[in-house]
Amino acid sequence: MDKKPPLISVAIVEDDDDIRQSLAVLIDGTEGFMCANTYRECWEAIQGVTAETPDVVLMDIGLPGMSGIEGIRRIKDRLPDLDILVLTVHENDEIVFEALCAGACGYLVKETPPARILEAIREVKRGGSPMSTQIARMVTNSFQRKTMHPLTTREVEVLDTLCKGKSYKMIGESLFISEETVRRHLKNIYKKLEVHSKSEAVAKALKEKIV
Amino acid sequence: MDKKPPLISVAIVEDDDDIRQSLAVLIDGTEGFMCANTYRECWEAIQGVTAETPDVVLMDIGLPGMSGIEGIRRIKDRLPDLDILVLTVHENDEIVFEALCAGACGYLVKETPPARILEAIREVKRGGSPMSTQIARMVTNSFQRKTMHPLTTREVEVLDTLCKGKSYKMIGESLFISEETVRRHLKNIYKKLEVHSKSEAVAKALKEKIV
DNA sequence: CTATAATTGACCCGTTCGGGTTATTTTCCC
DNA sequence: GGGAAAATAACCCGAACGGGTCAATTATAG
Repeated sequence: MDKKPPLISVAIVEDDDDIRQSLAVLIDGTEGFMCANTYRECWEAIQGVTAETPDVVLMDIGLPGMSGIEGIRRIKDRLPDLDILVLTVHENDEIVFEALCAGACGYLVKETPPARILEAIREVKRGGSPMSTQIARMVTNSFQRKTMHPLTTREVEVLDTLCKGKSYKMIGESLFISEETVRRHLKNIYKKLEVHSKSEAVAKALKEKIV
Repeated sequence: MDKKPPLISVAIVEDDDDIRQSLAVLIDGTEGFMCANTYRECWEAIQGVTAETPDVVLMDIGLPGMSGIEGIRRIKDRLPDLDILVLTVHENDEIVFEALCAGACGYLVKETPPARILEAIREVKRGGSPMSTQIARMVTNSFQRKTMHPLTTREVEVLDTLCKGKSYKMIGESLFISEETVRRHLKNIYKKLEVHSKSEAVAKALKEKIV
C-alpha cells in the first residue's frame, strides 16, 4: 500500500493569462503539488486564500489595482502563518525589500526555470526562504554597514553613542571628552547628514546603516 | 581541445583537524575546485588570504582566539570584495546576524551535505548568497515588523512620525492633534518602552522593528 | 450596559538641545 | 616640515523637550 505524501496546495496571483495558466499547469501537473486556485488580482486573492488557506501563495508584484506588496501585507494581516513566495520580474532594491518587509518569505525572479520554482515551493514548505541568486545577495548585502558616508571616525563614534539614547553629557563621559566637544561633533554631523535633531540623526544613522 | 573553466580557489578556516582536512579533500578532489590553503585560526587566515586572495573563504565561527565573526570583519576590512561563506554549527540568531553584518555573504550549518557545500561555493562565485533553509527563513523574518509590543495603534503612529525626525509640534500637525496630546502619547510610549528621550525611542523603535 | 482602555487636551518647570561664533591642539598626508 | 583636516573646548540664547499632575470624551470588550 503506497503512502502518498500530502499534496502541497498552491494559490497563484498573476495577472498575465499565459503565465498564470502555465504556472497552474506546471503545479497541477507535478506529483505532490496541487493548484488550489488562481487569481488575476489581489482583492480576489485576499478573499480566496482566506477561505482556502493554501500552503503557499505564488505572488506577482506588478498587478492591476492593488500592488502585490500591499496584497502581501493584507494577506499576512489575516493569515500571518501563510507563506507567500514572490515571483516577479522586478529586481529593484526598493521592491524586493518592501516585499520582504510586507511578509514575503521568498523571492524569485521570473526567469526562474520551472523546476526551480517547484523546488522553491517545496523549500518554503520545509520552512526555508528560497531566493534567486541576485536577490539573496542583495539581502545579505543589506546587513552590511555602509562605508560611503561623509562622517569621520570620531563622528561615527559619537553618532553610535547617540544611537544608544544618551545625552550630550553622557556621550562626553563615554568618550572621555567634554560635553562641548560632543556638541561640536554633533553640529558637524547634523550638517553632513542634513538633519536638525537627535532623533532625526538617530533615524538616519540606523536606516542608512552608518552605525 | 578542451576549454577548462577556471578553478574556484577556496581557503578554509576551521580549527577541528578532521573537519578541516575533510573539507580540503572534498574541495581538492572536486573538478573545478582547488583548496588555496587551510587555517586553524583567524590571525593566520587574515595574513594568508591577503596574500593568496582566494575566490571564496569557508569560515567557521567557533574558533580558538579570535572568533570567526571578528575574523570576517578584519578580512572584509582589508579585502571588501572577497566572498566569505560561513560554515558552522551555530544557528543562534545573534551569531547569524552578526556574521552577516560583519560581511559574510552566505551561511551554512554544519550538517550541510558535501554536495550542497560545493554547490554553495559555486553559487557564491556566481554572485549569490547561499544559506541553509532555516537560516534563510531567519533572514527573511528579520525584515518583518514586530507585532508583539505594548503600544497602541495611535502610539505606533506617533512613534512612526517621531522616527521621521519631527518635533512635537510637527507631529501634532501631521496627525491633526494638539502638541499637548503628542506630548501625552510620548509620555506613555516612553513608559512602555522604558526610554527617556526622543532619540532613545527612535533607536528602540527602529532596532526592534516596531515601525 | 458597564467598566476598562484608548485618545484627546492642558499647565508648569527645570533641563537639554540646536545653532551661532571663536579658538587651540593633534594628526596625518604630501 | 608645512598645511589641511580632524579633534578638542568654550560661551550664549531661544526653542524644544521630559516629567509631573489633572481631566474629558470615545471605544471596546465582557
